Amino acid sequence: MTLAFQAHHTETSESQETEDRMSRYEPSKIEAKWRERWAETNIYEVDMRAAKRPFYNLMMFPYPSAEGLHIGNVFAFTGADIYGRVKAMQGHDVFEPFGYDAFGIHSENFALKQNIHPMTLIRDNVNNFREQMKRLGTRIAWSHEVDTTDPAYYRWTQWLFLQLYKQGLAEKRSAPVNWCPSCKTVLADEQVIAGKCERCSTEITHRDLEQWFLKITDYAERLLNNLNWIDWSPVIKTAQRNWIGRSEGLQTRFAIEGTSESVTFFTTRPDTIFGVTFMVLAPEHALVDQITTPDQKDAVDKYVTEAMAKTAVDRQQAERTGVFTGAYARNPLNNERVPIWIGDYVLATVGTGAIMAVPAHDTRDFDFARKYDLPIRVVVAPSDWSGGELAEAYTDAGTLVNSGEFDGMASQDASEAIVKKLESDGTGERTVAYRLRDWLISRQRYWGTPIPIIYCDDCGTVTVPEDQLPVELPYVENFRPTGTAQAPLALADSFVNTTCPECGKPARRETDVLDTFVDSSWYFLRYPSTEFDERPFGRELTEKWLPVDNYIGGKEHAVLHLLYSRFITMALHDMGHLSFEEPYKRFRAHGVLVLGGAKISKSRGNIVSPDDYYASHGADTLRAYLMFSGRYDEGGDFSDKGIEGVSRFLHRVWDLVERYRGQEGEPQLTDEAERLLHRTIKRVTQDISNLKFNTCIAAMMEYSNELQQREALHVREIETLILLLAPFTPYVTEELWARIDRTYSVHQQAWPAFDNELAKLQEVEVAVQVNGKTRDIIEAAAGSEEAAVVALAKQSERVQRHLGQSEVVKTIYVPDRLVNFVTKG
RNA sequence: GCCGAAGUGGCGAAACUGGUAGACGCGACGGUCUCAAACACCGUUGCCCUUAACGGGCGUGCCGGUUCGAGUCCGGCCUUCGGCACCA
Repeated sequence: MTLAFQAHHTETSESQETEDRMSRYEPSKIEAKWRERWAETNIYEVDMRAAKRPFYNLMMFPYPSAEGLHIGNVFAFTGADIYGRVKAMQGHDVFEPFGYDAFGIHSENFALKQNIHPMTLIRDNVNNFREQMKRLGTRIAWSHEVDTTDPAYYRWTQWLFLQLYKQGLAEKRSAPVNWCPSCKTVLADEQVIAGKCERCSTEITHRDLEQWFLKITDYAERLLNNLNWIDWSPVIKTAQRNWIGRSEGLQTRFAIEGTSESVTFFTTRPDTIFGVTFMVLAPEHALVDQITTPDQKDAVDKYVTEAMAKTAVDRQQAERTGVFTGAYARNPLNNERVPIWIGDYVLATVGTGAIMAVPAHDTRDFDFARKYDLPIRVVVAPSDWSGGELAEAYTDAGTLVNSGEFDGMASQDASEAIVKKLESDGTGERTVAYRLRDWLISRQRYWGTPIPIIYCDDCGTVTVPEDQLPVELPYVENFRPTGTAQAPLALADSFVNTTCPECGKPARRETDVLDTFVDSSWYFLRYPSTEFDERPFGRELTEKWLPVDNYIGGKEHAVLHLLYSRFITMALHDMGHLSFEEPYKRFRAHGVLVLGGAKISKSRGNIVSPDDYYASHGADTLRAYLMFSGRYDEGGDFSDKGIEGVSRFLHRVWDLVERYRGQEGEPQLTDEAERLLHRTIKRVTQDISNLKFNTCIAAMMEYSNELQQREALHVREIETLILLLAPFTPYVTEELWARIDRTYSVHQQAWPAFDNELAKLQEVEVAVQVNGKTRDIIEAAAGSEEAAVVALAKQSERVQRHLGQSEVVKTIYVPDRLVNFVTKG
């Protein structure tokens, strides 16, 4: 990365300019001044109660890392800020808050590495972030700042947990969970990426532990259905649909011979049920111990132990393996005996943790059958099937064979018929299965919100009474994770030992802390209500400001924060705390900035700080450059190669204003100039609403290029240019606004309006084609009659040369765009 | 493997519902200014052929199709990025 420091303002040029009574644009001389003025005059604060046209403009609050804001954050926040600034100029009372998602493994791991206590570390980081955000020139309402590690905030995170608990949506249960051996804590499924820890990329193992879960699966159907109407970027909706993973099928069971038990399983292919030649249970399946025959016990025990020790990645990549349990089940449809195996390709957490194996029609079962020499029976015939053995599993639909009364039916009809039969027998039922699983929220770490639960020998699990919140996170010297299922807080006796709120006897506190995503699942509800100490959010303010009008953030949270916060909002709605069930009216995903093709991160050593650019070019130039150099929703590879172009543009705008100030008298605004003015306003206004900031800036560049050609400038041209630019470059426009003696602040002015009629071109260029090839371009008045334009087109010498002697068989006319002569031959 | 997005000059990128491909900017080249340089400003800049001038051909990842006309629509590939991944 090379920074080009340019001397725009050398000693010589300065003195020359002074003679001309012209000044030079020097960002460093104006930015601090206006930042102070904005703070003194509170222009970005909102009267939350009196606001007439409330508009909640939200950006994703960041994790305040020690490295400070990087260029990717700046890119994201600038776009959101521009949007908020335009809305404000359009007459809305824009509320644009900011905060810090400062609990969590990331902060804690860093604190461990640096050997600084997170309480100290985070405070410093937050201060640094706040300063950098202020320098960026955002219109944040700083009086509503939120910090998830502040007891005044997490008190209400605990309150939220208690409400969920009372509602039966939070429960502690034993389950196989994802364990990160490096972070030494459990993780939610959403935090496991391809079998690895989201934070440190260590391969995940599984443990059976008593853990707290939030029952997000109760809301699976609603979370899915609401996606049909919320106004969100399609990418995110798709990601959520896939994650929820709804599938319809049949749940049924095969009785186990010689016991009263049966194996329950789910299948999306009831049409293949006659092809079952064995069954497979997950090694962790509850029935394994019960049904294993004595002669198979050693083999089974050994296999189970080995499977449990493997990482998720190993279990996925390894060859299919399994062991026979010695037990048999009976297929009720054909009364066949089928052997029951265990195998680690069947996952305990998917469906019922057991499958009917149909090797002929499932690739995984096919491989398994081949390996252990189990029978493969075709029951769904491919269209070209001659009755022989299959070389590989046939997984598509077909015609049923070897399936008794269902022979000859098509797959879909057969599925339907088989489900009906099992339903009427009472041995099966239609079921909807989801891929989504409950949200695991316990963490065996220190740096998080304590779970407000107390265990009493007599009273059992007891909630901390709401008036005793918050359960404060104690300062402990040794906050290192223990590596066992115990959290560091378990070692802090003064924290653990308490009394039971119900019976008063000695009791123990829960020592796990909450997943950070619980903290962030409701922060947008807190922002408008930061003034309240006695409740998480006020009803009136919440009704007035929520749901969020515009939320801009990264796609990386598609199935984490964005799914969790929808769930929490729905649950609070159902408990009567909120009148709405979707938190964000509109969500737009911005792109990700990368550097040299790699994601920006400290570990890659490719952090680019905005500070260097603040110093070399000013915050305005950085903002405008980031917005100009590509699409906001796509992001891309960051390079500062073109920053000089944007810098030049801002200098030109400055010089234009200076020229205007120095000019004598004022010219008439010609009709043509008037039209260009309206056209520019229209382009910028429309592109902003679609977050196409790059083309906005291009339009303003074109406009200023045009103004530069003028002998003299009209006041409306100068004013409009400053106003249009104001959301993008707030400092320099404030300065220029003052320089033309307008009232403070430019950011409180009305957004320029355009007249659609005036924005239209009067003269248009019409392409004249012969057989689809453009041969000439002619000028015509906009809205001309077809006959007139065609006549004009025919007169063109170039067109005539191409027409030659050929006969025109067809003439296409597209008003104001083109004429196409189609000739014969 | 499945789902999603995208492939356009030397580079970042534009292009409304199928209608002048390359706006805007970077870089490069030429010029003005300067003792000189930097800055600034003016001009040229998709590729190829050709001309004194005019002109002509090709061109939006590849192959094909629809259409008077395709960057845009359809079919089939290739590549890149993102997401999910033994989901039964």
